[in-house]
Amino acid sequence: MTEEFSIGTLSERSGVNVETIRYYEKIGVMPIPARSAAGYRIYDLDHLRRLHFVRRGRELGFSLDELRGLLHLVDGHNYSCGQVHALTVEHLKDIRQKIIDLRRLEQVMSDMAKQCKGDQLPECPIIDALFQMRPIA
Amino acid sequence: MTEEFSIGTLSERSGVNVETIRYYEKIGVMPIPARSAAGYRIYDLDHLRRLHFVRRGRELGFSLDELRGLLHLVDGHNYSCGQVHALTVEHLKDIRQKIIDLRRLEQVMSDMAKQCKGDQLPECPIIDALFQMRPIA
DNA sequence: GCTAAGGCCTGTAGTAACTACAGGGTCAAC
DNA sequence: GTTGACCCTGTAGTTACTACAGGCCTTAGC
Repeated sequence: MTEEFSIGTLSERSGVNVETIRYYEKIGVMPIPARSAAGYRIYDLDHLRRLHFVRRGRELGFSLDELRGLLHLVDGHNYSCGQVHALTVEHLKDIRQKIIDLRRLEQVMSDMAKQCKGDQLPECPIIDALFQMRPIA
Repeated sequence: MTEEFSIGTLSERSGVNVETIRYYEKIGVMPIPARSAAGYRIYDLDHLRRLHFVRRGRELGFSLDELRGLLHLVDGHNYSCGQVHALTVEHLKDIRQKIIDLRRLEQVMSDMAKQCKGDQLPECPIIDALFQMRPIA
């Protein structure tokens, strides 16, 4: 027999907010579920699996649009590993760039903090640095 | 004599979009400027400096709310270096955490990509990995 | 003096990915 | 039978912008 549960239970088990689940349904990331006599949404383990997919994908920084595309491929069983691989590699490139950017940012910020004595005086090298008229990149 | 210029020129010199400058004015990050007879906004070098401050702060990942706070302190000349230092250190902590998160993410993604042969078959370890029911963190 | 191109104006709506109500129905326990 | 927790829909708010629509102003060329 198939296990069935409410949106609240799905929320608990998936770690995804109730309102977020309804939002995912609205934008077509989650399928339209069955309803009870009273109009309550009814979910099963397939929904839970799919929601885990979305959650994990979001944690990995995929946009909902990308995930919808991925799920569409999965739904139609007509994806190739090559397509998915390409998308992943592309995404990996973005992540690496982001890390590089953040590292530079960290450098600038910690340099700023180091120059600052952090006292009660109204002169602050951090403020001065921010007023410098040159971009970081 | 003070140099005066239009919003378009300010935009060019600061690298900040015209619409963004108007937006900054609306939310109180940029001051309400003088107007010409025709109703055009008139800016000077102080505005340019301030806009650079905002731009640089944004590049460093400060929120507009934080920058507004910082500018408010500067405007009143009643900030202490200690306050600014604390804010910076706090922000630095966030950045470092973000770097850690992204590194872990990169690891997971590149592991996934490595396991994937990237061929035309409809079996893909990446998809399988995404369907795993365990969180990353 | 006239016209066309470009810049400027206000105000509204759209973006991503949610979150937070308001106002109401439902269900399970005591 | 009533309290409280849950569910429903629909709308509005969030951040930091961007993109119009519809209209006025300025400037250069003829």
